Amino acid sequence: MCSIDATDDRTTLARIRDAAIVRFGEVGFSKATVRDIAAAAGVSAGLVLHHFGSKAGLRETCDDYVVAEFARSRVEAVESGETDPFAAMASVQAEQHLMRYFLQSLREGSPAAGRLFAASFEETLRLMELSVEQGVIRPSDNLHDATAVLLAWQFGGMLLQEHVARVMGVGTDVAEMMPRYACASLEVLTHGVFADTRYEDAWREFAANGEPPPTEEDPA
Amino acid sequence: MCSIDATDDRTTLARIRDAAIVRFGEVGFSKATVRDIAAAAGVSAGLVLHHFGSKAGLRETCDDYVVAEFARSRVEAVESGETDPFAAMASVQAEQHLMRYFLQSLREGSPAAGRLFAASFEETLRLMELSVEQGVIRPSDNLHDATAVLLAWQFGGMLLQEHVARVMGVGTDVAEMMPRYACASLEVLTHGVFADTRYEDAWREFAANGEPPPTEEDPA
DNA sequence: TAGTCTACTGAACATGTGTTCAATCGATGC
DNA sequence: GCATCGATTGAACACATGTTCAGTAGACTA
Repeated sequence: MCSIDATDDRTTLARIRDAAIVRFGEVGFSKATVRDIAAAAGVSAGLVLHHFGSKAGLRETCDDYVVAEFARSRVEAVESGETDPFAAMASVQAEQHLMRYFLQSLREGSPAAGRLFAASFEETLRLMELSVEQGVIRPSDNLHDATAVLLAWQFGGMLLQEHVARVMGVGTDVAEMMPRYACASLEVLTHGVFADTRYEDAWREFAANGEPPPTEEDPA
Repeated sequence: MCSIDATDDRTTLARIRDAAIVRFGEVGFSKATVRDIAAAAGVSAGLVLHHFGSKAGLRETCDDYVVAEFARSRVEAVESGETDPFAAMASVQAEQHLMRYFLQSLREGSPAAGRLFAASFEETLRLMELSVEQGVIRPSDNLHDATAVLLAWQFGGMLLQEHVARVMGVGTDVAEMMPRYACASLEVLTHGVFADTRYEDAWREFAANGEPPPTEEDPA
């Protein structure tokens, strides 16, 4: 029931916080109980409240910590160059519980989710601008909004991982899922899905004239 | 507190079910209370349980109903031709609470979400195949997976609507949000985001050789 | 050594919520 | 008119869970 041992040199506070991050990430804030978290940290429920004031206070601490950890790991990645995809994958693996926490926050709509999404957006936007300069990404006069949409698709895809796996007929683990998902999204992101620009043109005309396009604009 | 009036000719059972669908869609299954739903339907909590056995039973009924309603409205749309975008928009508006219910199910991971996602996938896949035949969608040897990914992006984008709106600097209502979102996604879905096929090529090589691509495969 | 302070516990408390149940009401059939 | 049966209610129950609190132990200080 309790996941600590004698070699755990984290402070009690840190143990509680880490256990909470794991638990919140697994079942979400509302379904995680203070008693569960306390047991996982090897302490009593009273102590959790003693240190963090309330369950909400505990969440705030976790939020701040996760936001800071994400920021830290990105700074590290940038500083170290991080061109090795295996190293990148390993670090993602190490941050798995942080990502789970983030995805749960996104589901439940906590304030931290907004902060993390916004931070992620700023970072991605810079990366996109850089990639445009390097000729990797198509130039666009609408890069800002495109980045927002792509980011939402990326995280949205993660949120719906289970459903995508099911209709694809594979398991939900990354090893099985990733190749199929990556392949399909690469194709879409490289060539688009529309055979020509008719929908885009119709949209442009609509935006200019205030006349609605003659057909639905997104059959996907 | 109670949203019924003398002109409401729905049966009590239907009123409870409809109130539950609205409430589940607003706050999710776990946060919606039987007492709330009962009050909204203008009955006592006891009656809800009398008719549906349990809160879980109520959800099952709602699930079945929503699945059937979505199916019905689509059959109707197909049968009636439904080429008028205004009519389509109006019907979507009328189904707003059903869509909210679906999105909440997606968030909370209810069985109905899986059913609806799968049904939606089958339908979209047929539509995609048709669109390829008509020359609207690019042909692909991977249409099945691409459809799954696009569907996840579409629903995922809806789930994260609030966050997208915030980083775009607009309100979350469709009127403000839709033009920006549609414009950006149309551009991506028409032209892709990558300037060339280097990532796709790298991926192909990886898939063939088992050698990982030299850089990260998705800067978005 | 005495005092104080902090970490920590376990029990108790308060509340929200799903569920049960006896009682009532109203319609329907005999 | 009477009986029966389903719809309906309101109160009570059971349980989970956040929170409080008195009390204990150990460490640190004067």
